Amino acid sequence: MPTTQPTTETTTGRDDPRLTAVGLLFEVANAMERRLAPDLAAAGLAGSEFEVLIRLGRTEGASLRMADLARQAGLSASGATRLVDRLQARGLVERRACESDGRVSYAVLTDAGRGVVAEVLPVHVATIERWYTGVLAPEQLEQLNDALRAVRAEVHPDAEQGAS
Amino acid sequence: MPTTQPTTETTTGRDDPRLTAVGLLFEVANAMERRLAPDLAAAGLAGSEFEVLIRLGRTEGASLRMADLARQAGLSASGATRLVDRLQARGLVERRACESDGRVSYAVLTDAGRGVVAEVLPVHVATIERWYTGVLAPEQLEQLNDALRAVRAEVHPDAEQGAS
DNA sequence: TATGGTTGCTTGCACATGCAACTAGTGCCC
DNA sequence: GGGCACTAGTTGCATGTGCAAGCAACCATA
Repeated sequence: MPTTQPTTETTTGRDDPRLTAVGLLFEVANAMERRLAPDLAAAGLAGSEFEVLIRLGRTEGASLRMADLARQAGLSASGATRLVDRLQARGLVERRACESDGRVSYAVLTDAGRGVVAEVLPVHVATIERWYTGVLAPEQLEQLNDALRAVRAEVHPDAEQGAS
Repeated sequence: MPTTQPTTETTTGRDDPRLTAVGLLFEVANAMERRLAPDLAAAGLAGSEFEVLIRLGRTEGASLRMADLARQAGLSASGATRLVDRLQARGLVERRACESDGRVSYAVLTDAGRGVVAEVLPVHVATIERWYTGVLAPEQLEQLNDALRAVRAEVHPDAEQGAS
């Protein structure tokens, strides 16, 4: 079971360790998504919808410009529009116009939205603990987070900007 | 910038470190997918399609049962059916009936499919190196892989089984 | 050999999402 | 002030995917 060095190949082979590294990343991310989905589905939420609610809840004023929300959630602008449409139709978020700029509109978390998040969050976190953070020793988890943060800084630098 | 300990909250707050940990995982995975997509799109391949081709190429006989392929790729059975349909329509894979069991059919990589993979692989690996493996020190990458493997063993244990 | 349960794969349908095109608002520069 | 490039957000369209249902093949049991 090779971990880093290419076995015998000199050219990029099908078992290139870099290939398996990203494959591992994707497998874990996809599997985690599947493990977490049922909890959210119980509240009628898709993963991306829950993520948006969480991000709004973390924000000063519980509101975010559509564009910032899209970038943070890794969605396209149209995806954000439709997603907020759905949440708005269920009364979990509202749209508020920006006073200083007629183009922008804010998505703002409603009390109902906050309630749903509060309801789902405990079991959600427990599931994370069960399948992800709880699987690793604390120092190993810290190493994992550090490594992922380092990658994110390169690959997705605009992750947290946009709080306005 | 807290890393692990909850700031002041005792109950599961919106900034729970476990929440941010999975968030980090998803952010990196999504961002990597976006970085890798253009290379594959140049060959007319979606990420999932490329993954299937790679997995077939890694397999003895370059063939996999539909069900195993679905499980390995993290797809539903119907998703695998349609994906193989697309690849078959382009001549990159073929379907072969199983002799001993009339229900199962194998997806088998064609020479054309092998050619496409060989064509895309070098630039694909280079992009991985650029945005993922190359960002980290070798020992840090090893720690990352170890941690992800440990998580995968829990969360997606049937990742590699089904070679026959 | 006939029957009921199970498995492997495929289709009907619903749906979330991205891309491209469009509209409306902003700011710049002449 | 008038036009012009740019930005923010929304829609038409295409597409990939999952769920549920369907169908065919297999197997166990009598």
